[in-house]
Amino acid sequence: MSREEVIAQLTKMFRQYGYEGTTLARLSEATGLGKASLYHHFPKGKEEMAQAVLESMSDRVEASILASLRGCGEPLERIRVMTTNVDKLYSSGKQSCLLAVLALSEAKDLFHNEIQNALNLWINTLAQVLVEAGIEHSQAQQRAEDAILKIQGSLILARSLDNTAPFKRVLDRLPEELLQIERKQSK
Amino acid sequence: MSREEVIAQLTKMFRQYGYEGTTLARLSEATGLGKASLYHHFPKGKEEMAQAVLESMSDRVEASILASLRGCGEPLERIRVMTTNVDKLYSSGKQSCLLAVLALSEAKDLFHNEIQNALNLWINTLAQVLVEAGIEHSQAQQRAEDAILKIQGSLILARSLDNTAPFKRVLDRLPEELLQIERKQSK
DNA sequence: GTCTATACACCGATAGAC
DNA sequence: GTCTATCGGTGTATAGAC
Repeated sequence: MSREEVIAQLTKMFRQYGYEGTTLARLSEATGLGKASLYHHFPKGKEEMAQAVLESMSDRVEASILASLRGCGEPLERIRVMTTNVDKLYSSGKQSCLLAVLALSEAKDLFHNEIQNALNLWINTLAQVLVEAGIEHSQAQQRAEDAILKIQGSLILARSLDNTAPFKRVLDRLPEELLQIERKQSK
Repeated sequence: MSREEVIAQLTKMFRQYGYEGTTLARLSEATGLGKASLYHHFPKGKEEMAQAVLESMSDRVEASILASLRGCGEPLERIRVMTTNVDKLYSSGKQSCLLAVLALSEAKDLFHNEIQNALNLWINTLAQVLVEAGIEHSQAQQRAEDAILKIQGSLILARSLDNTAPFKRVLDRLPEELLQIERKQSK
């Protein structure tokens, strides 16, 4: 099993069980490697495994979400590609967000910088697309925050209510919602 | 220290550290009671403590949020009272939602029914207000889900980014947003 | 009702053979 | 690079004195 496949299994466990709930016994079982073998690949132990998982997730987000946002097509089309890839990243709402799981865990502080950077990068990259689409800067920033916040909230609902409908609805509406023309007192 | 004060301390710990991250040693320190004393009050241990915290939280939500939604004033006013009390419940975004924390933990299944019931009750009660305000039923249900989802997502952002601005903004806009007249292709 | 002391399982982590 | 065996520490939970 390659390092990437190992990390994929570790990722599944951390997303499902959280940081504290993911024991080395579980990681060992999921990967088919003994605990000592895991330590061969990640000498600093569980924390290093979670960091590797975070880094791998950042790479996937970069490749599947940020890259498309920074593309050269129409803003609406770029955002649609993003929502498609967001749907894949979270298995249509059936898998939790690793960042949220870690942010709500006791070990939050261990990963705080990585979580903060990842979310800010996503928000800022999305806001930039909105600016290119003619939306005023601070308005673009707020809308980008709103988008990420809705995705996060809908994932919480999906997990809590066993219902992915709100997640799918949020993603479905997101492209048009983000680009709609500003209306006075529109809300 | 009364039972209510004990539960208030337990609540703080579970919200801050999650279920697995909240150890009996921590609960002992926070309450000033020895571990064995905690077992006197909660014979089934940590799980019973978390259930008691959940129940106490349900009572607070019932009294401060649901009761006002079921009140007899104008819908807009009732929703404003709700957002005011939501702001208090989450200390203006500085404290996480207990339901979300538990939902993302390994012990999710232990509390799944309680979490599901609490969220559904909140959503349905809010949707009922919107129906009374003249909004069509399924539209009201969706908007109520959207409201809860935005609150949850903004709390994730608050915790992850150390920034409560999105939370405050979400709450601020919520009353008008929930009651705005339906517009074709408004989004 | 609160305490000290302790049982016992499991945690993360390591040693050392192969 | 993987394993078995095991370490020290800590987790939840209990016994029993006061």
